[in-house]
Amino acid sequence: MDHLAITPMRYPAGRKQLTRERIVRAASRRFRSRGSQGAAIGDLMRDLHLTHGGFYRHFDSKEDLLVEAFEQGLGENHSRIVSAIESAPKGGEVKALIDEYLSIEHCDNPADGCPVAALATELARRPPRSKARLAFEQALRERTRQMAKYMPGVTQEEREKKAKLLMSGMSGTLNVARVITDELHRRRFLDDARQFYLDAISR
Amino acid sequence: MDHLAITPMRYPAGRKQLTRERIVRAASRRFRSRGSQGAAIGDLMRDLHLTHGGFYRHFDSKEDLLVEAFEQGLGENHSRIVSAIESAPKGGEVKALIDEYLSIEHCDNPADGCPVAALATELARRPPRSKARLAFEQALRERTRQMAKYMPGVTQEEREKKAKLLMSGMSGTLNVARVITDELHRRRFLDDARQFYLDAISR
DNA sequence: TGTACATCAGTGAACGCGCGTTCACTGATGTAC
DNA sequence: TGTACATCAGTGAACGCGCGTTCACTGATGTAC
Repeated sequence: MDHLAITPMRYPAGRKQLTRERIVRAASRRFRSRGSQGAAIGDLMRDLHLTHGGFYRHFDSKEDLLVEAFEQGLGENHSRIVSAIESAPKGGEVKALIDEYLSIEHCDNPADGCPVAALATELARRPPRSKARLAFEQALRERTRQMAKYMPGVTQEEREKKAKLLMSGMSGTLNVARVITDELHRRRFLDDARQFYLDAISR
Repeated sequence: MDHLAITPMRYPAGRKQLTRERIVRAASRRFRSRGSQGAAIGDLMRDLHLTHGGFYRHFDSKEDLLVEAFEQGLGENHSRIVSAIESAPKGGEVKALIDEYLSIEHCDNPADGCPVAALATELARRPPRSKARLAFEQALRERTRQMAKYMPGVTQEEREKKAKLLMSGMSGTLNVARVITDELHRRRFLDDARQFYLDAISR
């Protein structure tokens, strides 16, 4: 038996994979802007001009989708932060990170913003050994490690500690900023916050 | 017509009021530990040995309950913080506030913890002019004003700014701490966070 | 090159369940006389 | 003090809707020959 043929390609190679990725990207946006309860499978698939039944050719459950969407969003968010950092002048990396994270654009567009800010509260409520919870803890560790390299500090441990504190603190500030209806107030609050975290981290 | 008699007291005075308060308190705990979607009217009333139908003698909708429960929780939380501050040695007020907010007890008991940490993300998603959203913004302003008096700073504006930044940042840190399953890691993270915010605010 | 067959991504009706809300009813209590 | 009546907090069946999931089916495509 030729085990290369156990998965025949009746349809164009990668077509299924593409659909799957479209679902994940759309879901990621919906989960971030509306919460893990706020994204209905039917609406999601309709956005992609598909019907709800087909969803289960790609995922076993909505929970599985949430996990992948969370990770996809985190990756996307990470890329944006890294590219902001990398176009910063030498020595201004931390400032660039903070300015990006606490920008009015990030604040006003949760759909393509940080999934930690958008979903941490809900994910923390899931049972400790659930897929979503495990994936979240794993993702946090990764993000901490990735961000650590831009942090000041002598030891890796110290830099990771700062990364975790900075990211978690900013996520709370971002969430509170998002409830401020008045745009001017929101901007002012974010301005203050950027200064606050920059001072706190580089002290 | 005697307008003092338009509300006859067939039942013992205040009995209805007591039931209402019991509902609000129970709801407040449930909303904080399970989110605004996670508290079903039926479950809530059953906990109080009542049936779901009676709920509507007290509230027009679940949204109204959420608003009151949020405010009740904020008041309760505020009292706890104030009493922690007031039993602190002179000059140690900010430290007492931070130690209380970022305590392992607060972290591990969201049900009677800070409603901002528990509900900010969800409330930020509500429409700008909805009852819940307006109540939340109002509550935040109040909390900021109340906390400002313990903050360092020359002007009231500066103290309020610090209060807002401190509370919002700590709420994010608390949420992230709540996803850390391992208790030792969680404690260490909170230890670091208390130091971080104390330094940041009293600098 | 052409034809029969197999696969499987996608379809859409249907199911089941949770849950917010409504509503006719009950029964404990207060008031009028 | 006793009796008829009115009120209304609380009851529990029922309704309607949203939504996750299942399932028999379709039809486009690739493979075998």
